Amino acid sequence: MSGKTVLIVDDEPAIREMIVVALEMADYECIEAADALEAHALIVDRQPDIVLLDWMLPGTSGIELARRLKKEETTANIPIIMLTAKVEEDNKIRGLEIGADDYITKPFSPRELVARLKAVLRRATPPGIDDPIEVDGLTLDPASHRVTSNERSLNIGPTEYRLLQFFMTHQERVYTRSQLLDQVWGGNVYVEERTVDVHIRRLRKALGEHHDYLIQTVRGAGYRFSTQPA
Amino acid sequence: MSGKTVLIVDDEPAIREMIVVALEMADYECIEAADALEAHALIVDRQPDIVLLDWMLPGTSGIELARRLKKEETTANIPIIMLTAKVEEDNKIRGLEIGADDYITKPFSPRELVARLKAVLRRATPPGIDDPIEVDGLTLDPASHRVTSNERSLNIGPTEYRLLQFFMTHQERVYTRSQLLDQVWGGNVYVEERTVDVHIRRLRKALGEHHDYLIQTVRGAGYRFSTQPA
DNA sequence: CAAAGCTGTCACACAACTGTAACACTCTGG
DNA sequence: CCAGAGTGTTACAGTTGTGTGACAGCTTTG
Repeated sequence: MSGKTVLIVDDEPAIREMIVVALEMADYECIEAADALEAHALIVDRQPDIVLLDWMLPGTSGIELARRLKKEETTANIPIIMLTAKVEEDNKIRGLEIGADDYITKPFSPRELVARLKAVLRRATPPGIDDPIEVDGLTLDPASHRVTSNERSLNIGPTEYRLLQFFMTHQERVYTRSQLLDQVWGGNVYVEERTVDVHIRRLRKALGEHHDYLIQTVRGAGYRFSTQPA
Repeated sequence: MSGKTVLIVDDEPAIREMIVVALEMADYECIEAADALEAHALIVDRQPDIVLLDWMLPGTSGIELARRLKKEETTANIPIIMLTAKVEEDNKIRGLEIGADDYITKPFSPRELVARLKAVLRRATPPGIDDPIEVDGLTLDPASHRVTSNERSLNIGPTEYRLLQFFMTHQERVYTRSQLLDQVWGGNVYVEERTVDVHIRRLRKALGEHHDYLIQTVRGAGYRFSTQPA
């Protein structure tokens, strides 16, 4: 449930599968891409917490992709671990130069992979990810896992909490029901889209009339968290 | 609804049909042409988001058409994927040289086709497709799906939103009712042309007197979005 | 093991949006 | 100045999209 999303980019399905098994055991959620283009799409689309990126890729090489990711505003702070087949110090240098956060040489043990990954995730955790978020008297405090509306503590369920957290960290932007299912429920769950509506309803109710205006319906598109009244 | 329009140019109806089936499954809208002339007409008329272009065509060859498209201002940035029957590196080189964005050798699987197509469309997407557009105090922000007139958020319906978005990305140009139906409603819908008038009316109303001058009537031709008063 | 809490679905109520037709108005050319 | 065509405007009925409450299955809590 607390599983971060890991994107695995490698052109060999066997290697991907190996990694997936190792990571899922450690409670990470895995998504896969076979080439740089697919990877880029998934990154934009799913916003993984970290990317495992093979050095050699057909078409656009891994290092090229890494460079591009670090250049783009929206993807710049997604940590990257490079996977390289040979021990080449050069590669290491260049990889780290362009912004990769760590690199692992194949072959590696699952244990090692998980360890490195954890380390990078911990280190790379954006400062203040655990800081409370406050909007117009509504506070969500990840540390204490508590939501308050004008000092009054709210009774809020797990799903509503995650939903609210997602919204408060992604304000002023519309998300479709499908995107919300991906982001809040986790990618590979089969749940009716209308379920989102119900949890939105529950969240609004929990927020009370003081703050339910923050969750806005965008007809035909989805929902939006915004401080500006619709 | 989010389906991009794909123009398929191939002289063999069977192949076209195969592609159409594959793409429609993936929620693309397909239009077809059997030769270069027909293709050119459709491109000008319907402005597809991407063109699948057979290498060999009766009359003007595919490569010739591609070259022409890349030379013309209004069609230069429509991505092209070349379809070629044989694996000839030469063709690949020449194809990419003249501006094709990718090429696929027959036979290909529907999966591959869709994947490539997605990739090209993504790559070709102009940077900042999600950036807000602002004209004289009127702002349309795709990310938040919000339209503001001098800071004031407007209440606008889905169709009016799409209509406005189309206009703001295609300013200073007249569009007939028929073209607007194609572009905003989607090609294969049967709707009365007068319906456009009604939605124009609704859009103008929503914009209010500050900004309704932007939507201009061109008698006998259609409508135009222009910052210069009629 | 019972009680309480959560989740996902459903069915129905309600609101917004859509396309059309009908009528009013405006412009154009003769 | 008078058709007639082209466009503006309104009302309305059908359709679609959302809100809402209830409920049964499950999990957690005590």
